[in-house]
Amino acid sequence: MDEVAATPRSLKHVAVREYVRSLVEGADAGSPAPSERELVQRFGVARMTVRQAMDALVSEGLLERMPGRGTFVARPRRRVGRLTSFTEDMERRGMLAESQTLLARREQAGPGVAKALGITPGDAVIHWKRMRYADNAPMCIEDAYLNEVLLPGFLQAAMPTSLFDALAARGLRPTWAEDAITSDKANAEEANLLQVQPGTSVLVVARRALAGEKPVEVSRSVYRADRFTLWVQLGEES
Amino acid sequence: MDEVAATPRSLKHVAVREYVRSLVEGADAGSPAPSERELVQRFGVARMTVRQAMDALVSEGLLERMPGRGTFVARPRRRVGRLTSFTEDMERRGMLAESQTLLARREQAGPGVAKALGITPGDAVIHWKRMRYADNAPMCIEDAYLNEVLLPGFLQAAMPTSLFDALAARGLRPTWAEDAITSDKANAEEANLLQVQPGTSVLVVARRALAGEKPVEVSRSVYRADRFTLWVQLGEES
DNA sequence: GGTGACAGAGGGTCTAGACCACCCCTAGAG
DNA sequence: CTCTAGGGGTGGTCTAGACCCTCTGTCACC
Repeated sequence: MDEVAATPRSLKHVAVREYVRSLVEGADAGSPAPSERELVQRFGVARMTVRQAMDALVSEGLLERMPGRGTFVARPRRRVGRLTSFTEDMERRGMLAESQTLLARREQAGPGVAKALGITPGDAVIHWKRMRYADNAPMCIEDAYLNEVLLPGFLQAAMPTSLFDALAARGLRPTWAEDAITSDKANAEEANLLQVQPGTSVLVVARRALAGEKPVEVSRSVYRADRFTLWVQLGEES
Repeated sequence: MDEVAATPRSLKHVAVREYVRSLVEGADAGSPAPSERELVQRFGVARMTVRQAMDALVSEGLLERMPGRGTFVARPRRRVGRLTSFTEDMERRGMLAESQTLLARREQAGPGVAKALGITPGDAVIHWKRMRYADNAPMCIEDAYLNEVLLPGFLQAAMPTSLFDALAARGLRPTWAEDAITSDKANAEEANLLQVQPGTSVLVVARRALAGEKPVEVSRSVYRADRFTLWVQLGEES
């Protein structure tokens, strides 16, 4: 019945799950999925097996069960706190992100940076300071420290526009970030770089980014508050 | 006749699940949970039933299965973008939250508030403006608009310290919030209330909070940046 | 002392039924 | 015409087994 001979494992509940997923993908929210007993017929499996398949899709948030009525495509779940790079963030705002490197060199980690990166003070870090532009106007000063051990030869390679892309290419795209957000006045240097008056209010985001369990980046970004509003979505379940 | 007298709900898989949860709660990560067959013995149920119970805890992220070895308490999963109230937030920081109402009255919604609350301009809203203190010092000015339709008699009741508690009592605890975070300078009134110099940098959080699908609250909170840093955790799980 | 086979225990998959509660629609009663 | 009682379909719960693969510790053998 199934031409799947090359797969060492042909798990029935996986087959059912993926079949239903393919049906459901792209369907409007609220449209019905096949009933469990119908899938039992179609695949010739036990109902418990079908339920195992459907359970997976339900707990994935793709389907929604309604006792007595059926199983339906769930309303797409709202995404909580998506982690995005500056480039992606600007794209989402319909702006073109560009960068200019102000400083890029190997340094020894100070105590604060070392602690945040989970390394020993004095260990090598990459210090990368950039101006970030959106639609050709200054948006942000980003001062980042990267764990040198995880990124051999990083400074030799051509500096990419997107740090996240460069990390992703090494399998180190951050999957987790802790941001501390505060507000401050631009000092003389920041004001000059951001092309605002000294003393202007700026938004400061201190980030610690991890790829899996490994801290990769710690940074301090100073945003022009007149051009940038940080959007955050919060929820209360997994 | 269908009145099931003494058994409101005695679901076996729930019994097993809660039994295991109680065992596991407070246990160190990595410590073993009872084996499935042991639970089958203890509760005298089928193994599928035990698996249903364990599946729930696994997909909840509480347990972790390791084929051939057993089921173990999982490392607590990092929480992404938890939605908390001011009171809870201050508690987490080890500070005592207090409030002082500056204004509490019924108003007609303006266009911006109406749009955010999903109602018609001119509809009744509750306008509640409060000073928020942490450890007896000013922390924040919170200016909130609530959907009056959802909260009948809200102004008549004694104003609680925690808005979230009051909403929770009506089954309207926000489950979702969209925050727009920016930075500004305190104007004369804000500076006076927050007891800072006019022109000081403040952190401004504009929030739209929903309970399920219903927008309940829209607010603008002005925080003293010298006392308050906003913490946000971001992830990228699907 | 090292080592490999083996048994026991653990989770993973799957069956072929059963009965329940619930929802909705419809046909018959009024 | 309205209202209500069924009936059929749905998911929810549960059983009592079966066989599979993987892991780990033990114990006899070298």
